[in-house]
Amino acid sequence: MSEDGTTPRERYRTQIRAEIKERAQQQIATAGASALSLNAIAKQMGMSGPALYRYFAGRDELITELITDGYRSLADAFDAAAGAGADLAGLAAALRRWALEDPQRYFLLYGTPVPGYHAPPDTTAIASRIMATLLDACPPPRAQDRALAFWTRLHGVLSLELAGHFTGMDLDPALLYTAEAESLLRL
Amino acid sequence: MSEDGTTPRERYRTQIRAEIKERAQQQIATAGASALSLNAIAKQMGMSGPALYRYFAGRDELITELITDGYRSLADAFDAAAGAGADLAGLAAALRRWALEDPQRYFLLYGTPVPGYHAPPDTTAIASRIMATLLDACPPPRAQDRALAFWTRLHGVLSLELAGHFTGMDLDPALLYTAEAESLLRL
DNA sequence: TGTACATCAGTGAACGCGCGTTCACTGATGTAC
DNA sequence: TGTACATCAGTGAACGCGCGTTCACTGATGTAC
Repeated sequence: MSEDGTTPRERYRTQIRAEIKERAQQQIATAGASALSLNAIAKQMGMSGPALYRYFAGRDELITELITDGYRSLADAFDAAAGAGADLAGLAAALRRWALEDPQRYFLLYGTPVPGYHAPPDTTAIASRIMATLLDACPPPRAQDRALAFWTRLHGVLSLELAGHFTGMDLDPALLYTAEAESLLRL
Repeated sequence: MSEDGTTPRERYRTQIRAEIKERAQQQIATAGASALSLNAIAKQMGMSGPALYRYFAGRDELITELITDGYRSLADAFDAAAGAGADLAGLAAALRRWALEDPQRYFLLYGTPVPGYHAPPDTTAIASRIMATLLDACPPPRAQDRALAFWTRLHGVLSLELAGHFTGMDLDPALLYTAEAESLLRL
């Protein structure tokens, strides 16, 4: 038992759990959420498939954790930007940076819902934390409308860009994105 | 050989092809594109799996046809609306109707890209046909910008709505949608 | 400090499943003389 | 009109694959006296 009250076994355990999630995350980043395979992760880590069941009850629990981790990561990015004094445009930039960092993670949260899977209620709590940060950055008049439009307009540009729907249209997604971010101020 | 130059065999063939696509479409509507299974379709139609290979070279070709059919369907809906004298708001309404008619079809075209699958070049031709209809309906000044914003803003609202991200937010997606459609005129 | 025991990470075999796809083959439908 | 042949839809068995998950078990690590 070390000073922070954790045993070596506990530390090992959380470390392995973290590595599993990392690999899962990487797998999603490469081939999308539906390609996530427990056996493949196990093989990458040099252990057998069933071993993962020491750490996660099953595939669904793993996905659930990745989703909540994703929301938390976005909320952190938002709070960091807001803490550094970012305005709406700053938050928009932070969102885009976060999304481009790992497009598949973005799709995991905001893309086509995984068939047969439904997000746990935890996520809504974090989602409203994000909303709160957003509302704080909105000028008071029509703050709600602005926050909502922030979400839908930027998601509109981002998701189309990440899905590759702008390729071959000779168009700068970054410019379009900032234009939409500015449109929020004129709302 | 009948009057239109088709043999009974040809007619039977196109009919079965159509039924396969119909079932596939229905399967996608129910469980998403990644759930599309040739064997399952064959079973539904009361025939064995390999029989489908008489009609499609494989799973990918079937998906490709569903995608191009989807684009064509949307383009038709747009043209019909425009032909009936619809303005931008009318086209927006047509888009929403078309999307709500079959959300998974919408996601098939504009959602998270199917992993490992890349759309054929045919689709870009139909996509630009859609764009042309849209441009025609846009007031001349800044028509390009409006058409683009039409696409991104409405997609933003629609995709979030269809993915269920508005549930529990006590918010009327239809109102938000029309508000965004009207925002295009002020652009 | 040493010994007995409990905890628990990881293994290997197995289950049952469904997938896409190939192949040789049957049998019905159409075609040509 | 009848016969020989070609076309082609559909079958059933098989291949190889990977999946999530369970189960009984081994062996190492930690705990208590």
